[in-house]
Amino acid sequence: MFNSKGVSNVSIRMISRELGISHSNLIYHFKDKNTLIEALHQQILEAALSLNESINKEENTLKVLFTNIDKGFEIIYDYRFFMIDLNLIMRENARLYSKFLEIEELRFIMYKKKIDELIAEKILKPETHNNEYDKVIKQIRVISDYWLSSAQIYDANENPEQIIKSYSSLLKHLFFPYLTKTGHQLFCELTTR
Amino acid sequence: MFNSKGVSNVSIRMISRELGISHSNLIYHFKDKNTLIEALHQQILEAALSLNESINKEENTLKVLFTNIDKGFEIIYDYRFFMIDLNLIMRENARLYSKFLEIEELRFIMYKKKIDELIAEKILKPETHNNEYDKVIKQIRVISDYWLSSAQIYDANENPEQIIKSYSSLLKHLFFPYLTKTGHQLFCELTTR
DNA sequence: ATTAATTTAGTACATTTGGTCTAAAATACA
DNA sequence: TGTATTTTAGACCAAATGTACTAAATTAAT
Repeated sequence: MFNSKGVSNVSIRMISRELGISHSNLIYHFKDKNTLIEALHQQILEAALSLNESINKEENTLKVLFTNIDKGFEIIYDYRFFMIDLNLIMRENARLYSKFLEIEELRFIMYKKKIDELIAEKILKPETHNNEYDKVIKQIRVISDYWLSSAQIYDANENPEQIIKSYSSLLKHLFFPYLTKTGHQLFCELTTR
Repeated sequence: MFNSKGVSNVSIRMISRELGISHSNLIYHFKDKNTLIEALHQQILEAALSLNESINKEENTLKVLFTNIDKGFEIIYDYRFFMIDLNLIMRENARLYSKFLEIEELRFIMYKKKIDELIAEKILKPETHNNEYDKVIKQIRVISDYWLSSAQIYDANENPEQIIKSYSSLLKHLFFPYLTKTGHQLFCELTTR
């Protein structure tokens, strides 16, 4: 219901009606919409965690990064309301907000580390300007946070698989112009298959 | 009120209270929140139009493009609710939705033309892959549509000028790795000043 | 100055919502 | 089996919202 109607258009009472239970019952388990959303967020985190464990870290750095992106996109798609109504949710749930910021910080550090690795492996070009890649990471952040919003507006008629594929491709292509020759070749191998 | 509280948290009655008029009076002029938002959108369009007229087209292509971005960001900042609640608004206003899609199409064409010009002027590198720049334009679209949402979450404590500057810089840097040597030099001249 | 049109305010109503309280039903447990 | 705990439902309430209708006030026009 959150995914299709948007968080602001779904009330506790509507959810309980859909579930066929009384609204008091739903409130008994989740005292309001915010705690319900927190529980759903916990589900997202757990899915992301088990994803992280399942990834084979023996593969090359770029491949690990890209499968991480692909799988991450798949997971969040099922909870797309969370990203589409992100600002609404963050505005009205301080606890979730600070938790989200913490996770974002980790994500930033992870990308920074990965990029350093990729530079060391001569897959990415070294920085020519100061903090050049920091900008790239911020670009990544905006697209990671809002690709689902963008898809809702511009790709309403596409199917989920296509949407996920096209936007994860969009994200990966942020690296594209920074690739070395060998990086370029690897990129092509990873993305055409 | 839309900017600070979010569209969904502001009612016709709250607006009329703030204005010191009766809610029936407000409804007399704008029959509901949607038509009110449409009117505000019209204001945005008019501001954008007069911006377009004011820009000196004698300057070089990149400079025209970049001042366009800067000024555009400044304009939309005043109506940031529109971008932050974009999906909510589009979901609930079919007319505005189709109008928005039309404008987006124009924006896409404009960028395509500009990029072709910049390639011809040897400021941007020619495409090495098929539709490579189409991806860039889509990246531009996501950031253009959602930089204000991102800023609301990650830069809540920054002042407007800094926010506008940092995110317009983020957008411009999408072009950065595609610049030729001369393009690079021009870019630096335009962005450091 | 009188009339017509526009603008404004007030009231009333049905609906929805979040919340609280109480009691019944179901379940677990000893 | 009897008791305690957990779960569920129902009723109730105050607040807010959109909407519709009526009448007064203001403005414009002849």
